[in-house]
Amino acid sequence: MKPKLTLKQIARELDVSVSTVSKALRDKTEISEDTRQKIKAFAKLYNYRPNNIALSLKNRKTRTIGILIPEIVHHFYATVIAGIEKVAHEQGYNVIICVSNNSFDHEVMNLEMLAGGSTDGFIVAVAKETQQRGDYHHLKEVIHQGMPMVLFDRIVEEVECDKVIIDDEEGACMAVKHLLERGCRRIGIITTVDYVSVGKLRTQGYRKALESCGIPVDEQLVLKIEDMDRSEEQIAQFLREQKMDGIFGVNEEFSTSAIRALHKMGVKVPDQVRVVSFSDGSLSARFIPSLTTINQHGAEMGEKAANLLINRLEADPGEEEPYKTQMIHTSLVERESSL
Amino acid sequence: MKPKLTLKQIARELDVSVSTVSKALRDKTEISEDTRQKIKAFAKLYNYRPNNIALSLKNRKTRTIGILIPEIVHHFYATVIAGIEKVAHEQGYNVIICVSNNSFDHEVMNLEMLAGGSTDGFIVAVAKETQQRGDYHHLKEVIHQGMPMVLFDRIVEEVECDKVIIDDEEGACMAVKHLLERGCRRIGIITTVDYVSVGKLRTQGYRKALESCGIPVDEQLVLKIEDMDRSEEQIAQFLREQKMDGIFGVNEEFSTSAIRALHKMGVKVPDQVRVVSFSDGSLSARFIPSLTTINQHGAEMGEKAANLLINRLEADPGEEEPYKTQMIHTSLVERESSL
DNA sequence: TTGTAAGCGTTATCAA
DNA sequence: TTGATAACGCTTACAA
Repeated sequence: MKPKLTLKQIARELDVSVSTVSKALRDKTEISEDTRQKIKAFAKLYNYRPNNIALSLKNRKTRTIGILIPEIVHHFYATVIAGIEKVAHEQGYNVIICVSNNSFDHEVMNLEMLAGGSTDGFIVAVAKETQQRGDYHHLKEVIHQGMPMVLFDRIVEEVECDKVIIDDEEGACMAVKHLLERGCRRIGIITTVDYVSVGKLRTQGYRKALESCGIPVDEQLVLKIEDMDRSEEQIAQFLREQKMDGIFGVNEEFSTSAIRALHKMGVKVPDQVRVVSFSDGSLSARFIPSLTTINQHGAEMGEKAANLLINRLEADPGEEEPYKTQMIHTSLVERESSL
Repeated sequence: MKPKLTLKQIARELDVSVSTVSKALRDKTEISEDTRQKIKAFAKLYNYRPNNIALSLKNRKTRTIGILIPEIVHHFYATVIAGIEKVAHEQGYNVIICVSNNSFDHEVMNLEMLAGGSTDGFIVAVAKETQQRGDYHHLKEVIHQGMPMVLFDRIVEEVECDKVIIDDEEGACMAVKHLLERGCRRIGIITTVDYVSVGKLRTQGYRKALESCGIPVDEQLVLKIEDMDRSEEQIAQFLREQKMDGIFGVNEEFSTSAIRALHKMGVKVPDQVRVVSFSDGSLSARFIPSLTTINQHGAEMGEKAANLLINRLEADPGEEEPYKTQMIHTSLVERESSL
């Protein structure tokens, strides 16, 4: 590793003082045109780049936002990130991303690192394992230390900070109502266990939609997937055992697994069973049949989250507002699977 | 933003010197058991966290690896990242990820930021727009400044650094030979324009496989997609106009679009047309029919890249080895689409 | 117009 | 056993 060019070296080389170099490079008029040109030329020639680390230390600001997400293979998170980056770049912030891989330990590690000076604040979706454990001390600690945090998607009620969430219940409700309108009467749901907050809310929306239409919830039609690795077979079994004319999957994985299983059973989608899915991927439009989905507007979510965070970062001390939770509305995209 | 707890404040609070605090917290035996306990208790109570920025400045090392990728919605990149993280964490490095969104400007910006002190080195897959422009000055500059870089996947020949690439040609060759073995004789390829290096190599592999079996390449059967937004219709048209019994898609997107189009035309896969795809996603196993793919071993790629980088980072100055290019081999995963 | 010095948070060296 | 000081690279008040 070659040592990098510093102001000091430039100063020594050109026989001026460090501060002269600093000022010249920042176009201060107090430095004579002459020296300024000389210094800038030299810096350009040797490709001087100011050391952000030193700047951060000096300013006690990094102008960097840290994003911490559970998984990276997620179209939904990708769109959220795009939204965050858009706002961040507009406001002169950089963005770095860390991935917890849904592991509690990774999450803690990454948060520690980011909190250790790399970023001014966080935008976080907590890991599944963290939600399962219910151990949020790392989040609270970091906030307590004065680093602003915005939780999104996989949020935690008991952590006090700004939050942005999808209106999961509303979305699920919309999905199920759509199936009802299409004439489905025995509608099943394939969802996650309840400690995953979004799964829980989507299940609630499912119940609400049915109840609002006077249809009692048949618990036999509620499948909660515990173990993702065994989801395929669980779903297949569920479909074999229960007779349904509509299925609501809380994510694309579950929904496509269901269609696959139905396909194997010789059951036609949408002719015999209609399917609506919550969408977190680009798979929906591509699948055969293409999936009717509840669309999550990830970019909007990212933009809101970034704005919330930047507002905190730039708020004058003392005039902080109370924490907000913003809802992002979903929308129904009709495709082949529910025709 | 609350100011964070520093050594200085602890020192003032406990009426000792900064250096005593520093030493106590790092368990130096020169500090008496007594003071040490006192200081550590205080630090723990108020949740002291050393400022990494200051440490980085002091050590001129961040122990952080920067990854710069074109897109984040990519299963393949996700697996590479996982591989990098594995090795990095084992060696005590952190990882931060930046996304160029395939934009040249984003790539330059992100690289500048990372080069500005946030990381010790890079692992980069260049943006499509960058490959198109052929402008690599930002990469060269950063390397010239002494920051080690490893290019992977979307590499650039003319940039001198370590590289890790998939053996795309071999993989493509394997795919086409598989189709030939299954009896296909009119095999089409759906690929990218040639400035995308992987597309080019895969096209070469396609030609090589055919030629090695004495089958002349029919240029009518080579579809180069220019504009991703119009890929669907281009592919549909291609399939309507050309008669084929085998199709090789250089990515899942192309392959699934093809199957979709065939499905609409009433052509059965694999009965009438067999399909093999290069795989960069989790879609393959899930699709109906599931896709026979050339698997890319992203994790292995990530591990190799991380090892190359860390070797550079920890090499004693003067004893640097010449730059290496490592090949990652692919493997064929047979599924329904080529049965 | 240029330079000196202090400070950001930390650690290493040396002195007390 | 503890503390003062310098240094990492940079900016900025202030002095020259």
